[in-house]
Amino acid sequence: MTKTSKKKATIYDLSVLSGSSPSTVSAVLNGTWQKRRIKESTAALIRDLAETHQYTANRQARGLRSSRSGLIGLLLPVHDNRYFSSMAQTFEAHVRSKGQCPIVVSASRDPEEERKTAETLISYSIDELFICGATDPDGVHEVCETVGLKHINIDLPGTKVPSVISDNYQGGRMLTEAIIRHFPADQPLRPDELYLFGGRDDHASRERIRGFRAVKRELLGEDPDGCIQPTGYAPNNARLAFEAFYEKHGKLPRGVFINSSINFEGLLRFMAGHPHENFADLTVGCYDYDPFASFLPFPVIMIRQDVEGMITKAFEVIEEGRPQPRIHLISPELVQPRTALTGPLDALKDIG
Amino acid sequence: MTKTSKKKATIYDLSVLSGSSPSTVSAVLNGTWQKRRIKESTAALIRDLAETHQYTANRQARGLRSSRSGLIGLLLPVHDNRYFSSMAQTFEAHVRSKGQCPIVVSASRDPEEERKTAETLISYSIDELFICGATDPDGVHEVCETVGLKHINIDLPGTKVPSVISDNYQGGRMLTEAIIRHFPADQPLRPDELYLFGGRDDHASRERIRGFRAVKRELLGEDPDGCIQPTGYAPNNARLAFEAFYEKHGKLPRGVFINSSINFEGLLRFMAGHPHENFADLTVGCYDYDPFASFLPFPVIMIRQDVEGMITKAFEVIEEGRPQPRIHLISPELVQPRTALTGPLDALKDIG
DNA sequence: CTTGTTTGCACAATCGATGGTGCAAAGACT
DNA sequence: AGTCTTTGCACCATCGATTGTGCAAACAAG
Repeated sequence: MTKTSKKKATIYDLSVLSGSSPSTVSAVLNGTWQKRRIKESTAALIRDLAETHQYTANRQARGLRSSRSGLIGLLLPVHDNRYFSSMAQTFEAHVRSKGQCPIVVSASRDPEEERKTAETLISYSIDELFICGATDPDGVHEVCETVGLKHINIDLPGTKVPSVISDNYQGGRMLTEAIIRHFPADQPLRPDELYLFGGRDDHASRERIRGFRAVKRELLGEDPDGCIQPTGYAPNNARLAFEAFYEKHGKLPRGVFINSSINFEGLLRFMAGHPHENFADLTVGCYDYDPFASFLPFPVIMIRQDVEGMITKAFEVIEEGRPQPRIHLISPELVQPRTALTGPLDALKDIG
Repeated sequence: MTKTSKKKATIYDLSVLSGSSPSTVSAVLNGTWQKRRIKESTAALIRDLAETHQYTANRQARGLRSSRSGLIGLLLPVHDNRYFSSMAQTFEAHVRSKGQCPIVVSASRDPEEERKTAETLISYSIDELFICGATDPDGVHEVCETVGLKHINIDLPGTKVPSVISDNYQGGRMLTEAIIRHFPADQPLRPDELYLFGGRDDHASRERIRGFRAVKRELLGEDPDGCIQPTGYAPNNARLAFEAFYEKHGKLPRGVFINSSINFEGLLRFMAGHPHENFADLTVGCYDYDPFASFLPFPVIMIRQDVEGMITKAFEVIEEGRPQPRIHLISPELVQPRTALTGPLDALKDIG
């Protein structure tokens, strides 16, 4: 093994080896050499040396000097959720295709944590920040703003910079209508048989609930307040709500609108403790898509949010010079029961 | 707003404001000030200024000087998979608790991509790298080794550094046995009725298959080679395998061992095109856990790998000075049908 | 052969933090 | 008062890359 090992080559090493100055080496290797009128032969020599010595630039040094890092951040509530992890997957692909490095971090839906996490990312001089599903997007905005960091909201809107979000009102309407229409005309759903569980007081939940209530009134004529059960996002709280309902009525509602797949897990936990027959006449609509959920023993109608569309839009908007803080709505898609959609994973090569 | 805005405060700013030298400011703010015999009052003053001016250290500068970045990397095959995303979630919590910054990146199971991704992370001077589910762990090892970067394998073993992996042989045995025993004694499974689908020629698949075959021979006395269908990880390949089987036999096997939840999605795709009755007598064992899958209309026995245990072990091992390249096996857990387990998400606060 | 222009590159400052070294002032001791 | 310690901090080189500027050599024009 040559002296290559253990210590990475720097432009100074290559400078000695090539007989050129460090600045020349730098220029050659970062592509600005034409502008600096470096001879093609000199450039070729240096590129060659770089190759054989496996030179790669020290990004910390580059970042320090240029105050750019090549890092683009994505702030998520959590990783282990199908929706957000597909956000991460899609985001990563986009960032990589721009030749930059994605850095995905979660902040547990905690406003304080969100801000601190953003601060940390900023201390690494990230170039842009995508704020996804943040509980307090404007709080994060503050810390970005003071250092002039480009940022954008996804999934939950803020008021200071553009937001790309799912059309939750429309999605809520679609899903509610689909649930109602799923019941045969001779056994129609009564208003007090259609409940909504999960979500809390965030923009997405509010919009979905608004859509739910509007459609319910339009199609069923009525919408008792008690049918809305915003239990938060924790699966166990949702479970408790189902348990409570069951205690009181001896059964579940025939129609259930569940605010997210995480809440849906609350229903699963309920199911684990109750026999099959409780679910014979149940139709669920879930505002999230999960292929396994789609094949449960009762009809599950789902909403798939257009993650690819949102990320694409977000990149478009963030590239604009001075984007207005408007909200860009991306339409979600209704998924009928027993449907196995393809996802980003299908793009992977797998030569078995 | 004070002059604080737009540009981050540096130790030089604080140095001017406090009347001390930059090195003093640096020492105070990075905790080495006692060693440098800085007066408590001086330190207090500087801390105060730092506070009011919202100073945070520029990590690129610090990293450049100290050749450490505070970043710890996790290399994943993909994000949008329950197993790997819970890896990410758990990993992140551990790293944060050490006061460092997690950086999670996926490399699509592509050896070339894995190496390039590692190179990129290295160029940011990450301090440690956790290589999870890599197709070619030893390839990644090479690039880590040349720069002296601490690293460890998770989920799929390498031969050069320690590996923390699931006990796939044992898990394969458990799952196979559970499938067989799930059939009533009066309608026992025949050897040619128990198939394995999915996976490819990686260590995990091989071990699971070894466990599968061993138990099959022990309990059913025989194990025709045709019962092993390593279709790779792509859902669609698995689907095609199911379709092919169905074409040939007019039904599915009664017992199916599926190598991963991703492959399981292949079965879902098959199901979407076939009526319910094809699954009346089906029992599935899946080497992965997904709560929704656990409640499908046919019995689904699952294996949950101990992600928390693996990550914890990995951190322990990587802290050791010169760890031997041995393999640490972590036992997975058998999950009976219709079971909704809790996960990392349950730790989140959610005050609805 | 002189003057002007272009080519090709070297020099040196800079980004922000770190840490070894040196040195004045304050205190201890004789 | 003189010497020795200790205290408290400033100075400066350094990490590796970027970039504005300067300048000699090569070449062109007159």
